[in-house]
Amino acid sequence: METEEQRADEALPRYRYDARVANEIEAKWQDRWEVEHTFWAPNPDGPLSEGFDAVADRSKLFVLDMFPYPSGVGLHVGHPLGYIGTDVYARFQRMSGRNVLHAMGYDAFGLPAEQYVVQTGQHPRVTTEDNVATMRRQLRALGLGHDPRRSVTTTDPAYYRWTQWIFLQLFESWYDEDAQRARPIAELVPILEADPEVGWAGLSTRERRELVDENRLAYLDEAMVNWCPALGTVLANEEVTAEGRSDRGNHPVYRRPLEQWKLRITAYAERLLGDLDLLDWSDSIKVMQRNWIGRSVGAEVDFGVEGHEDTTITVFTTRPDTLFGATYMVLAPEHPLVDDITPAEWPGATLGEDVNDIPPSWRGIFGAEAGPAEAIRRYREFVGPKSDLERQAEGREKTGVFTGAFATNPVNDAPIPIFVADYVLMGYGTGAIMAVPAHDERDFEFAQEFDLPIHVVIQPPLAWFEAQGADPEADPVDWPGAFVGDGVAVSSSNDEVSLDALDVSDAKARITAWLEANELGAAAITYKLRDWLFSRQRYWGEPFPIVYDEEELPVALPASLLPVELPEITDFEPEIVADDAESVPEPPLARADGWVTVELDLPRPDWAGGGAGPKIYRRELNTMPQWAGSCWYYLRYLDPTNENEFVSEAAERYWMEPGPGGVDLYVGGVEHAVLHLLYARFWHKVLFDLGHVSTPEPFQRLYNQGYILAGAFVDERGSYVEASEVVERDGRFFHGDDEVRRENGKMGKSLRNAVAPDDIYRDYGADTLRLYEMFMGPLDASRPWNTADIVGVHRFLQRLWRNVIDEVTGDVRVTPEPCDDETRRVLHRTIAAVGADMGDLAFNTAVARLFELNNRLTQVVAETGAAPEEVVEPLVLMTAPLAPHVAEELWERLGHERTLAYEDFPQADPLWLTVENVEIAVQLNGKVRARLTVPAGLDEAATEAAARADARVAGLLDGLAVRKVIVVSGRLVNFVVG
RNA sequence: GCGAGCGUGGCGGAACCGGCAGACGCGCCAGGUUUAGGUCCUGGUGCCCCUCGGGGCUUGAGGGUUCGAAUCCCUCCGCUCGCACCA
Repeated sequence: METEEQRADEALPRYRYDARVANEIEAKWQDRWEVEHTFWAPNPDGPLSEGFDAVADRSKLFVLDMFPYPSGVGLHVGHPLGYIGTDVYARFQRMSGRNVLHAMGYDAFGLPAEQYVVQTGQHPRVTTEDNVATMRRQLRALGLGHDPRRSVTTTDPAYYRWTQWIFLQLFESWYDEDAQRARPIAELVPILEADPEVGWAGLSTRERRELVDENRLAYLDEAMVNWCPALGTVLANEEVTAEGRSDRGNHPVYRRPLEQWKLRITAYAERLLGDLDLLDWSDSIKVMQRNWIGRSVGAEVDFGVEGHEDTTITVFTTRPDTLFGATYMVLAPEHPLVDDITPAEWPGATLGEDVNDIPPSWRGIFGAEAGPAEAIRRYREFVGPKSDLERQAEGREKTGVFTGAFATNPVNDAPIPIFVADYVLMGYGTGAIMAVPAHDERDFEFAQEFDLPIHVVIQPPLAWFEAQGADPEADPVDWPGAFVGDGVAVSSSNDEVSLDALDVSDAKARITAWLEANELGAAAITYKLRDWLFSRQRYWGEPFPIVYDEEELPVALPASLLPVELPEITDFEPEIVADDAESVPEPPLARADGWVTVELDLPRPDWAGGGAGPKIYRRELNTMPQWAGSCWYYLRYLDPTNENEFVSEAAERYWMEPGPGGVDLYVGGVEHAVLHLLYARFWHKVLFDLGHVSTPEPFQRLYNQGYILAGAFVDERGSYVEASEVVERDGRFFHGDDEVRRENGKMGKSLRNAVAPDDIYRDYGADTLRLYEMFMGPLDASRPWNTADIVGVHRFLQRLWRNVIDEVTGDVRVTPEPCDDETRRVLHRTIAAVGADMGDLAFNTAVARLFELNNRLTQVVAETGAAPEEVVEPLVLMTAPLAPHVAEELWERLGHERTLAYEDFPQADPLWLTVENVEIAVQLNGKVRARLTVPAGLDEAATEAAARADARVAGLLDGLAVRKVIVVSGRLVNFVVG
């Protein structure tokens, strides 16, 4: 970069807008905005209400970014893309008369900080604070107009106190299915008391507590975790390799059941699905959420089990119309009824006297002469430790074992063999299916593998056989696959009901009605969505506000005891325990001496035995997942210093209403399309049901910004080389002497193609970086970074500056003289277009319009020697949201004392939006043959007449029969000739 | 495999509701300023023909609807993302 000496040597103009001038201006204005509280957004009352009177007549606008995890490695230019976008939008709206809230916080709990501790021994709080400070500095250099008073950090006890408080709201409520909303636990007890089936009066205190606990929105349940004894820690799915070993160290990982907190998000499945219709989100995100929730409509059907009169197995199916075609049943390996129904011996009577008459494959992949129980035990051992990842890696090869038991099909009393197989998942539906191999792809494959019968109950159309290349007369065993399409039911009748000749939807309705009438089943809806596993065996997360009493039942701490602060521990190293399948995971908090147990005098409701007096309690040792803090941070921005409430009602109503979603614009990456957005919506709905927030949804408009991509270079060994060291020669790329191959990928550390914002500030300034990122392409598209392109936007700022400031003297050179009419028209067209584009987040085209206006202004300056104020001032104001520092500087030099942040965004004068003449196209049969200029506003007849009157057009039409004329006023005339 | 989205000059991209394709920027070409290069300024620049008048072609490929298609419909090809035994 150039120095003062070079500048002097080369005699560059002293006052040219370059990196040095830009950096001076940027530092100056960032300081002034801070000192003058420029971006403080006033609340209607309370501690943050200073200045509200001045904006009381404005309507509010809440602009939100997905807040970052403050990692230690620093930003690259891809990170702030969305933040710049929201800042431009917020600044534009502020100039358009809105009271804009825009703030930034930090999502600072989580795994990386904890792993860093293990490497360095530094407390995660220290590294987290360092990282937050670094990130604040880097973001400040971008000139983002945030209200600094509202910045929250999820690891701050004053913040996570309220995360814990919200958890207590979940713990202290239940979901009323009839009312379809959450209600306080206190309202559940009278209902249980009044229900004769519950027999409340006869229950012990412990039984009552257990019954209530089962109904809470936050409840304890056994869940599978990835436990790695060698590392002494539980791992996330992403940390487990396809081979079922730890990513770090390659140690064995065991799937173990562990008592875990879960949140009852499934109760909200229907509302989370339905309320998507209220939101201005992209269809693709809505589709992803809908798929994740995974609603399926069908029926539950009860099957009897031969020899077990008291046992029924309930299956879920979306195809009850194929019930007559069920030829076997499958239970998930973990299904609780498997052990009950498994006989001691392989059945002889039904399939022959000899064990060997049972097909060997039915006895399991490891064989088991000893009997079905042993075969199932071996199969479970084979299936048990596998993670979901492994199951995927194995593909879809079907495995399973015959249980030796038979179910009875309720429609025809036919006995069908019951298998266990891992293609049936315990977590979905009832964990059991009726298998209809003729009409289900997976059942068909399994039936082929195990030689099970295939009964056709939906007649495939001939076209299907033709498309499949199959013989319509063939045995279905020889079909290439199952027929899953629509068709007419066949072979589906008993004495009471017949589905034959009905189409699929009529058959579903009829059989479901019959099942309901005979109490053999019922219509049912299931969801893929599971309850949210909310415990983590980690240190660096929010502690639960929960203790356990002598009965090992959970007791909520009262809100007055919040926050439950993370205890100091000295040793963050996970404890290595025996490297075997039996050892039990223990969270790091177990090592917090003096914290694990606590003496408290906790109140207790009468139904749970009344006041217990001072007692020793054991604390919950798990912590909350990283998602917890990010579920509600947007609400804390509204009232960040409130010590009595998580947010005051007045602040919440002011910024969130009218809804249905309160945040007017939420910008972030698609990677949070499902989990974060679903979890946050869920918490918001619980808070809504309990009356703590006033809108049913948190985020009205969601916008996903794209990624910044960049060239990445791979050497012949297949590893990435530092992209900044690669040079291009004749269209080939070299790293040193080695030729390397170019790829395009997301900018980041792993592809070694990160570009540091500091380098761009140094060479061009922050305004240039902002403008470039907004100009590269539409905000929602991913686009490749190209440092060479930056000069284009830098030149724009330089020309804008030069049009106002004399580069040699530094004097302002504007004139109060009016500009010419054509320039004025360009100005007003630009104002109209830029305003519309900014409202639509179409910043790339807004920038292009500003370029055009500035190019026009450059011409005017060249011709007249001075820039008309009439053009310069609106141009500076329109540039301000995009490049605020240089705009503020020019505004000040133009003689304005106050920041332009609250100046009115220019308004187009309709008078100057009209044009006198327009050029229209004249087409023959749709092809442009001539252009001509006509007065604007001509009607169709006059336009046609004008076209015909044109000598050139007349020549074209000469001797041709015009069959039809299409005229679009102000655009074109199309002669259809024969 | 299923679902969603996207294919426009050498490059990033623009084009409202079906109405002049290629705005704006980079790059490139020519000229000016400069001792030179760079910076900066001015002009040109989709491709192919051309007798310099103009003509032809062009939005992944092919087909269709229409007076008219980058835009709507169908088939195919390519790329990106999401889900992945969900009964």
